[in-house]
Amino acid sequence: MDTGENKKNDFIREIIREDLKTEKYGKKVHTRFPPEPNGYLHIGHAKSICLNFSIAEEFGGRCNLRFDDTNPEKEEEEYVNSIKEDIKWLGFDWEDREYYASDYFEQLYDFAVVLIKKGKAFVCDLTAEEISEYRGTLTAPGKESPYRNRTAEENLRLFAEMREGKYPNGAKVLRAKIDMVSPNLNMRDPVIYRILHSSHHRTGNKWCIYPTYDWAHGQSDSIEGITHSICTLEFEVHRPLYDWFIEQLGIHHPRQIEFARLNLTYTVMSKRRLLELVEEKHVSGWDDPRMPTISGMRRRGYPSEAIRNFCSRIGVAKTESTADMALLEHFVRDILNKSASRVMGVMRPLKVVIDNYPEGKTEELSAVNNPEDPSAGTRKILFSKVIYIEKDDFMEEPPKKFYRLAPGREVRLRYAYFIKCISAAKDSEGRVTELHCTYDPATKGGDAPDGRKVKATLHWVSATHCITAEARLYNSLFVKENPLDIPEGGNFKETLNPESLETLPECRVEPSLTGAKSGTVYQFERLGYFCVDADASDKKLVFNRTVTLKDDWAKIKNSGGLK
RNA sequence: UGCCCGGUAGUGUAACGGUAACACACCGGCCUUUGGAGCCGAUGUUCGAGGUUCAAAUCCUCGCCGGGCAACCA
Repeated sequence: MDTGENKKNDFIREIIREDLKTEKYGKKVHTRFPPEPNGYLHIGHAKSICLNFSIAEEFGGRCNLRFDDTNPEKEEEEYVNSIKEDIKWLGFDWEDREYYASDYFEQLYDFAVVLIKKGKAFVCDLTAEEISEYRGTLTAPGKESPYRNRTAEENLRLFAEMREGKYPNGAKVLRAKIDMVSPNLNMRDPVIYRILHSSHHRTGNKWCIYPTYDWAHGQSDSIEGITHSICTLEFEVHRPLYDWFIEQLGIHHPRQIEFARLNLTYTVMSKRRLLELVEEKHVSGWDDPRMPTISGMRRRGYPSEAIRNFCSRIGVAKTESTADMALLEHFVRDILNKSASRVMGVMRPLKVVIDNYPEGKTEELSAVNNPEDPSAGTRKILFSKVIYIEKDDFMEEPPKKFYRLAPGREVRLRYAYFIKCISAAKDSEGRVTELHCTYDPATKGGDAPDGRKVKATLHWVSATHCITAEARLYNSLFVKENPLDIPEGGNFKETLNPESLETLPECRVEPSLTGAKSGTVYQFERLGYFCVDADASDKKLVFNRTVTLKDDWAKIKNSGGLK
């Protein structure tokens, strides 16, 4: 990769270019993506993944995957597997650089010993509550722990005993000795080791003391030779602490750069809240297609390329911001429009009998698979006397801008014929149950030789040939643009959208979909993109609506712009 | 009441002392065998007040507004 001609010009790349110019780290760029394996990755992580891997690629460097697994109580192997799968699916490759903070536990321990020997760390017997009290507040200075001046020898002995398991959880901690009156609370003698008699997903029971994130993170970056440690804004106030550790230890000093995390309209983006939705069964799991997780989006049918394009387009800055879900959907449509095969399927079937069409006759018609991609070819579709059309495509008393079928009106059936509506049969409650139409044999294929026009083209399926499928229509998970914008004492779950999932079990789709493979995305013409769900079987097809097509009629209808 | 970081169309980003721009959204039109796609066009932007300068979104000062920081979480 050419390091001199990157078109992207955000503040992070600018800093890196400057460092390259001054050869702060020689000619090297090395980044990393450091997730904690305590939940599934979401679109916010995708932003960070794209950033770190793309930057490495653009500057001819490398990007590591490192699991920040310093808290055995929250971390699980299930999560590391899902994280790896998601990154791969997104299209990035860490090659053989799969690391774990837990790989460095021994080194981190030795670093702590160095600090103790320098008189820069001490074992403290204060309880968690006491430490908190001693820390002071945002406006009041802290005060020093009574254990702060233990000798290095005593600290060394105590720390070793902590490791040996001589003390119960919470009895002692190791703290850095910095400055209890610092205006930056992170510098007020932070805890760097705690006792946790807890089994770790990788080190098992080898350890009963674990480094805190603050102690592990910067040094892990240093050990890996990371040049640019890109992280989110909330770690900005930790930077002086990381710098202090690195300087005390005299080891390689990566440059930390903070950027604003991604927020998206109509969803939440914290692992804690997403976990809550999963555990309380508001969604079917981490990969529920309504979730902003990578696995949810994958299951929903979002192409990874769309996510990458989205992450690229939103850019990176230090301003807290909320990206528009509509932008993400734009990129999803953009990719799918070019790649998805078109098929016909009816969500809410309305039976139509073509009175003047011969009983028992079946015709083969030719349909284009993808007008955006001629190489996708054509396929045969079947037409017969009884068909289904979309309920929404007929109105007995059409308003002014409704172009579709209505009594006496003629429309085109895509790739088939013009049909004209003669009558509508109704049930006892006045609901339309069946339409009777006539067709014009001269319009076969969809063109009228006499040049007459119709205002609408409808999708349809042949009643005798179609197959039944289930469709799951998704709407936003929350009704509020910002689900967290709630009155005092409220809970974000109160803004959950009761209509986020609508299941339609009786859809009729064209027979070419028989045996459609899980994960494949189709465009159901005029409706949207639909992805075959993992729940689909040979017996039953299940589709997730990935995203609707843009729909001018829906806009007119919803804005009340009728008549 | 402390410290740190931010504030550019509705949203997200660009402009690096020299004509405020791009994408999405929105609105209008063209085209159309998907009310899709595509094409064309319109509206609309520098938080405020001072200062420096021939010239400020950009530099300085003071406000205002928003966010973060007081886990043995990350």
